[in-house]
Amino acid sequence: MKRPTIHDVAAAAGVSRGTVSRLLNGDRYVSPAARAAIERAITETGYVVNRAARSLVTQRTGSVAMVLSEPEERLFEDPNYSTLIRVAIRRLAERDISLVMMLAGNAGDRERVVRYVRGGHADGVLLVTTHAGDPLVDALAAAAPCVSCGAVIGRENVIPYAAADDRLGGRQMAEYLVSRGHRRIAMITGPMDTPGGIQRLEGFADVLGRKASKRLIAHGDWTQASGERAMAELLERTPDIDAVFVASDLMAAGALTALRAAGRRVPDDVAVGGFDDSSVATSTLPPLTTIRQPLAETAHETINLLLARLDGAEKVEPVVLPTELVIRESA
Amino acid sequence: MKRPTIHDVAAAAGVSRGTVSRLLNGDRYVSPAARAAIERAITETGYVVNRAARSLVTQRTGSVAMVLSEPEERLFEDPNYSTLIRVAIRRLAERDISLVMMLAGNAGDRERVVRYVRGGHADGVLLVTTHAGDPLVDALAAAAPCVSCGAVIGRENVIPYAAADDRLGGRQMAEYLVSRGHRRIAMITGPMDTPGGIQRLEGFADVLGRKASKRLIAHGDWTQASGERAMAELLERTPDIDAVFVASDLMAAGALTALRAAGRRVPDDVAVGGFDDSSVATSTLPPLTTIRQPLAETAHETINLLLARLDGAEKVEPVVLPTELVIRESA
DNA sequence: CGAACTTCTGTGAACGTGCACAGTAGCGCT
DNA sequence: AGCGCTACTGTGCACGTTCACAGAAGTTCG
Repeated sequence: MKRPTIHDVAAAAGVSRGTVSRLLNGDRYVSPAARAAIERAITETGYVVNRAARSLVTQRTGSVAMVLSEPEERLFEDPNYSTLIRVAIRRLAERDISLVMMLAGNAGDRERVVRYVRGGHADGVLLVTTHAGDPLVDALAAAAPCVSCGAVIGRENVIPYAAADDRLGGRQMAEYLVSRGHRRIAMITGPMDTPGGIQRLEGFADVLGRKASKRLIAHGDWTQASGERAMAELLERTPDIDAVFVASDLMAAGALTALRAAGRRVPDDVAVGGFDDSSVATSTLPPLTTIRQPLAETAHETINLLLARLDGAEKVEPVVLPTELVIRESA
Repeated sequence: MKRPTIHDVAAAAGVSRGTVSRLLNGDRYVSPAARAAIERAITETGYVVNRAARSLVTQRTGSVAMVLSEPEERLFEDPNYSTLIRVAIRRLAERDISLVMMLAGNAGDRERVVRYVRGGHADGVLLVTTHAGDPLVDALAAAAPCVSCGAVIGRENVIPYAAADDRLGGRQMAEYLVSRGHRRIAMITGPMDTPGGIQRLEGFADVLGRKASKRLIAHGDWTQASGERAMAELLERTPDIDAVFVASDLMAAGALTALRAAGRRVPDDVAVGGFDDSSVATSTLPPLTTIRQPLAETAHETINLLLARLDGAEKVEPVVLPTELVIRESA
């Protein structure tokens, strides 16, 4: 049983291809009579437009690629991805655009992604966790409209993005810890080639000034294990710290493990501040005082930017959303 | 600057379309000379095949839809999804098949998904967390090769699947708890319209027999909050329980919260067993004794089934993988 | 009454590919 | 020489749609 084509619909409705096509594409200039007949014919035949044929002539595919630059083993470790994926699928589905997932963690994958986009197989690109200096970015930006969830370092003016105000968040947590009377405040940052890594530290330094010395800073890679490692390192290096600001909740969970292993009580001996207000924040013991970043809104804004670019907007402005301190028990 | 077509490549290589096409599709019968010339022409022109044109004639799209039936707000709460998504993208990418994500949590979405697949926009379907009695299943199965990660209840013979041996896992945990001398063992199950919900309880009942009374069973919906609620309910109903088997780590994390709130020590007063051995299991306090299910392997096997069906295999057998007890500190 | 305009409709061409088919050249064998 | 076989190549058609264009029918207006 063959799939019905636009011809079949036209025949059933007693009109021509062209008229059906016009109706399908929301053209005006379709008489009410024709419209009714066609609509009936469509439901009767169960017609669905053939996207391949359509995109052959329109040069558009009706799909968008989500490019995940994280190395594979680390991919999705952070629950924050889920929100973005969910929102992206939903919002795009509303416009009948499908979301194609692509890995770009290694050389082969990157090559594939670039070929895919260059080949015109996606109308737009949604970048996720793209690292500074990644050559992929320019290649993709040259081939299709790109936006990013979170800034792409060094390409802030090339790739529009929506992001939380990481620097503000860093300040908020630092100010809170200071206001609680902590004197030796350490920080575990994210990777220093990501905006979250850099800017949360900047905010921290904004408040702490010279007190944010190198000895009080350790670096993680967003993973829980790296948080644990960095915490252990800090305790060894400067045992007298009384608070630590960890740049993500997941890493903070790791830090808690290290603190526990070292026999430090949280928050009595060492206060711990996280970042994200992700689901982890409430499942740790004690629950994390953290910086809430408006994940869903960020995702929505990112998609708005993407849709705007798909609709032909040449230049769209980045969107930066405020963060908020959430006080629980860890600090 | 127009995108190069197969014509351009053929012209540049001094052969005809047909020969280029044959090379592209791995046909034999391409002379070494032609092959070399074409390959050079391809890299020179930067040619990428136009999938739309190809699928117009082949009636294949080179893409597979991942259908997520979970209601949206609950989607991805369980970190287990990530593994499946990651493996699926990777394995499919190797075959140059792209993964399209589709939501099917509400009526409108389901409609869209069915139209999409009926319209021939995906060569196959990868079902995820499909609930018993979902009419979507039959509609999709009629339209394209379907497989599922985890059995689809009531359609085990229609939709091939790969899954962990949930019943075995249930038995393993129950046996362990019994062997540790616990007498009043409760269980928090998953939703009873999911295989994990049903079969983990079956395994539990296999071991406990008549001791698995209704009063010792509570139901959750896989969410952390539901685990907490169910635990509170159990404590109220039968305060003298000394162990509880929770059908997922995430729910177990919730249960721990409820136990802590009730002043019960884990594992001294009440032992807690989880299921999944997901990332949550190590971040709770105490770390969870749990049943490891081989998530990555399950995902791989699911993709194997899908690929087999895409290659034309009519009937493929389900794959059930063994689980394993992982002893940590909660029991 | 006819021109100009609006609203609607049908038609041919094009998009880029794969496939069936026809055909060629070379070679070995009878 | 003639035949059959293998290895390879080129060509026409079809896939299902959109788009530009031409044109019909009706309406308005000078």
